[in-house]
Amino acid sequence: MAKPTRKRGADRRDDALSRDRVVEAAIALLDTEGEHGLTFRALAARLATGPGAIYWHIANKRELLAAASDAVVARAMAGVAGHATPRKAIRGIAVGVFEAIDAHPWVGAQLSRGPWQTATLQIFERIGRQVQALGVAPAAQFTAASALVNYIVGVSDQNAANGRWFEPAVDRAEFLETVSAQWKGLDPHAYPFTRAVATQLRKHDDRVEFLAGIDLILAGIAAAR
Amino acid sequence: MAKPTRKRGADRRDDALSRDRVVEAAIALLDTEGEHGLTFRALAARLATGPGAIYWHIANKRELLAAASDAVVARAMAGVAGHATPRKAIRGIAVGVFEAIDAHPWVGAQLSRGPWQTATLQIFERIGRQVQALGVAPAAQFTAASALVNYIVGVSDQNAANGRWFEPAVDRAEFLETVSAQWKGLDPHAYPFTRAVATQLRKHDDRVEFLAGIDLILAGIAAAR
DNA sequence: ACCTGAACACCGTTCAAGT
DNA sequence: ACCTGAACACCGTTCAAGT
Repeated sequence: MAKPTRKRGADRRDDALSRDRVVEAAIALLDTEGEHGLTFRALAARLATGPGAIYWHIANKRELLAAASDAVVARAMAGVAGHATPRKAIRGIAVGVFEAIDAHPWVGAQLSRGPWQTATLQIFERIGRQVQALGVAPAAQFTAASALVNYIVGVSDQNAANGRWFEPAVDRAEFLETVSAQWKGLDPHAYPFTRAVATQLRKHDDRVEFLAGIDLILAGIAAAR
Repeated sequence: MAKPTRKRGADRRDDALSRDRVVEAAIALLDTEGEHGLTFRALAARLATGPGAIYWHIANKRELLAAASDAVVARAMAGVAGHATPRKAIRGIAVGVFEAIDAHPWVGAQLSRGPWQTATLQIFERIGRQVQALGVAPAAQFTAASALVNYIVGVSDQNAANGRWFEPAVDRAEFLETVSAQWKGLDPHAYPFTRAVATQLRKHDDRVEFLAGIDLILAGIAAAR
């Protein structure tokens, strides 16, 4: 019997380090301890090794954060169901990103900052295909996809970041009340508009509001055709 | 003759510290050294004092970054000229933000991350007033202003962040060529859309592209009326 | 090839002591 | 009231030494 062909590292101990294991451990740490909880020392402790070992698998912290975000987004995109129309597909992708960032707030911070990494490009690609399916002229496709992606990522991050301000115990209604009160406390002379919308904000459903913005941009895309 | 009424600190030495001087020094440091160049030690050296002195005027680094961004945005907003129509005014505000972030790339990072601070609220307020002037129904004003602000800040930050990747000497055309080549190097099976738009990207004027996105959202707002 | 962990060169922030 | 600067409790990253 011939020896089985072995791939690189195929005979490694199960507890050996690998880029994937490092990234998964980073995600777990980020999820439980928050963004400032990810340190090479804490990560090394979790992996039962020294901080230096991690650098054999990942170049630096920036790459680690990018890889962690990329993995979370890939999972979220894989979980998005197929849809009958491009319009519904775009809404589905948008909700998928929104929920992924809500569940992993640190991803929002990672995606909202330029330059676009692979994580954001995944979203851009998925949205872009639906923009094509919508029949948008090639010269206008970049603009349309860019508007959608910036809106999706921006609002999702803002939603997740606001959530981070409060303990999980505080419910949504109380939170909106607080932001609303905060905005209404702004200088009336300098912030008349913001104060005015603060009133509506109180009885506003994030998800409904989020999708209304998607529809607004879709209407703009349709109008251009 | 009665003593003149004095405001708090009115008789201070000219070289005394103040919140404003700290913030201005931080802006200068951020502009010349970049985001990682702002440290309390470097800032203290620039102000000819010790790092501890700064904490008398500002609570912590986050507040310092927020105050610095707020000052830059305030200046940018003050520089935006009046316009005959709400549509032109919105484009003017958008270009003002774009240029401010291009000149101070660290502001883009600051604004693109939620939760919204006063700097972003300034932009939201200015945009919102024009959305009102456009005749948008009150219930739809938040959505419209939010879509515009997220797009403006997102694209401006991305533009500035891309610029930071290269030395100033590398010109725009060469840069776009590089990004275009990078995107075209992506896996054809996984990134057909991104690769397709990479071609257009090469001969694309950032500012024109940016304003096309604003117009797209404005068209969506108009369609909803 | 991959792992170890001490060491280097930093950070933000605090605080007793000064003026 | 405001400033000083040493000290504390960390960081990311490197690298000689191991297996």
